[in-house]
Amino acid sequence: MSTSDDLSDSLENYLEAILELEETQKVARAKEIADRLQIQRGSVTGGLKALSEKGYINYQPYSYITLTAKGKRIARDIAHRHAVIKEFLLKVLQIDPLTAETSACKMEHAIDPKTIERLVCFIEYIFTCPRAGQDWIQSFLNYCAGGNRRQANCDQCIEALRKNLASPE
Amino acid sequence: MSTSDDLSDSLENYLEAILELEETQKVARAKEIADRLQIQRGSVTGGLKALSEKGYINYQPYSYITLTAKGKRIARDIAHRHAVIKEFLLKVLQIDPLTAETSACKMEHAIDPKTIERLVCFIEYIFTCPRAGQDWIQSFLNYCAGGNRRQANCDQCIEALRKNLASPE
DNA sequence: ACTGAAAGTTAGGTATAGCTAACATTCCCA
DNA sequence: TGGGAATGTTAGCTATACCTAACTTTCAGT
Repeated sequence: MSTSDDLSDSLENYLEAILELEETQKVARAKEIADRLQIQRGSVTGGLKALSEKGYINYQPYSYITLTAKGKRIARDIAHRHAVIKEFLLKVLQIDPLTAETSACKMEHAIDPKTIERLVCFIEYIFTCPRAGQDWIQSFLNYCAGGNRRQANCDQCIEALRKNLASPE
Repeated sequence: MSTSDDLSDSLENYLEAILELEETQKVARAKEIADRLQIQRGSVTGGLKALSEKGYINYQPYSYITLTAKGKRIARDIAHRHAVIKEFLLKVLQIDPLTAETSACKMEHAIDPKTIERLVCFIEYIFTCPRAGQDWIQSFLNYCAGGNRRQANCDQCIEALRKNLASPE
């Protein structure tokens, strides 16, 4: 489901921008799309025409822009991909926010639907299963940073886990 | 380090292909690059000229192609990105091999160096830390599939973990 | 209601990256 | 050793996606 194809990375970015503008200002205007995508006003018109022809947006020259039902469905899917990737990078891999945002912007166009849904599930699993969780991620960071195996005392770690599960603080 | 930029996704694909051909046949030929990238012979020449001008390959018309030192460094980096992403998709997220390969091919151009190295570390951590590991991934799959929480008995799971760590089978 | 600034469009240009078809080169082997 | 098949190159075309500069439309404030 979703991911209608016939959309380039560039056009996906337009849809994503338009969705955000719709949500914050009711409606999208070419100028704001240009600002958000960091391209020139003149470049936007072409993109809008393409999206309009493909049925993703309602577009009349000189007027505001809104997403069609189809456009909204796809735009939400793209935003979802973006959010999931960013969450994984931030909360699991503990990548810094700026890099996470930049990477998410690029990876959202490359990842396939199956993988996104699996990733959603994986993040949920990590923060649900007591064998993983926040403290486990913290240990991961130590593991990364040190190259060392700081928490090399696995028995101790698991004993603590057992106790904590019996009587959580 | 690495990731010299001034390389489009397309040119990165050429480098990756040339590296593989060098490794399997000593040297790369335009025809085989075309086959591997699934483009026409005529399209390859342009790509080779671009790579040559940028100093990534040794290229003389009508002759074979090899990577320069710079080209080899970048090509190896791309191959590394590909391999790491594929391994994560396959071994951690348990994505099917075909999707994993296709996704890795696209994501390798979108992911940044920090994230790749963090991912390497994460995979290693998962298969090193006894709180994660193969059985934990298996439980993840159940968690995904069921939507249910099959292994809801966390006490039991952690008890088993403790025992197994004391005396591994 | 007019007007000027802001916003939008158009036209023409660049660069990338592919295509096909015609032409050139290489090289194998008869 | 000469000719043809395979390989490589060129030229000209397409499409995307951006740019700038000139032009048009809109609209808010006087």
